[in-house]
Amino acid sequence: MVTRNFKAGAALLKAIADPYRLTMLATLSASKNEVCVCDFTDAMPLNQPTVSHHLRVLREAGLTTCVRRGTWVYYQLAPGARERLSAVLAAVFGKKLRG
Amino acid sequence: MVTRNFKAGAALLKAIADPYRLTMLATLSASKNEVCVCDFTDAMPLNQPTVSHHLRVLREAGLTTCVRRGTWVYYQLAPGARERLSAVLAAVFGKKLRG
DNA sequence: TCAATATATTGACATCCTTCGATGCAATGA
DNA sequence: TCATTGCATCGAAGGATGTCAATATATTGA
Repeated sequence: MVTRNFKAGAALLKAIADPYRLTMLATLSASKNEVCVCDFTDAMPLNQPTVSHHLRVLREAGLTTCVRRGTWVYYQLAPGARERLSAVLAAVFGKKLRG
Repeated sequence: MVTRNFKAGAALLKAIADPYRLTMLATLSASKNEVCVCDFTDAMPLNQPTVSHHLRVLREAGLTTCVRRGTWVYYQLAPGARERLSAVLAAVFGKKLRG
């Protein structure tokens, strides 16, 4: 029986276990530049406070960073975001295969 | 803006986004043999119905299989469980790096 | 058929999560 | 200073989730 503590890993996974938050991460990962909050509110079927909530969950998990520039706030993938998530899977399933 | 539908991927992640379910997966992944339900109930600070509930979540997500042998039920990692999870990360973050 | 054991299911409760309207705050421009 | 715009926060409603006691189901053995 494995006794390692997976509390932090579970919290990180919970932070991304939502279709809209996965969409946000994929968008940030695919875009060379930062993405404005308004881009999300325009493109997603969610009201602005809900978009703000999902972005906050990702930010508080350390998966994104944000910068205000004028009236706009731009979000970016945090460095190592993908690696931190892969590390959780690696800790659960043993050393990495090829993906 | 990425428009891919991440509903299934989010559901899969949600199925594992719990410390006890990660412990269960890690145990199944580490053990060469199957693991009896009673092993989980003995080793985890959860009552038997709660263990059964978590095992059901993993089973209904297709991440585990189970076999009854006599009075006991033995759980195993489902084939491709890890690959399915890695594929979600790959779909979100782009093609795989090395893990 | 009956008792005992292992597991699953049900029902209930508390807590957390998602969503939204209303409101607040920050920055810009007139 | 004031109106406007972009974003964050608050508070509330409804649904989902984790947990457990009680109960049901299945298998074994007597």
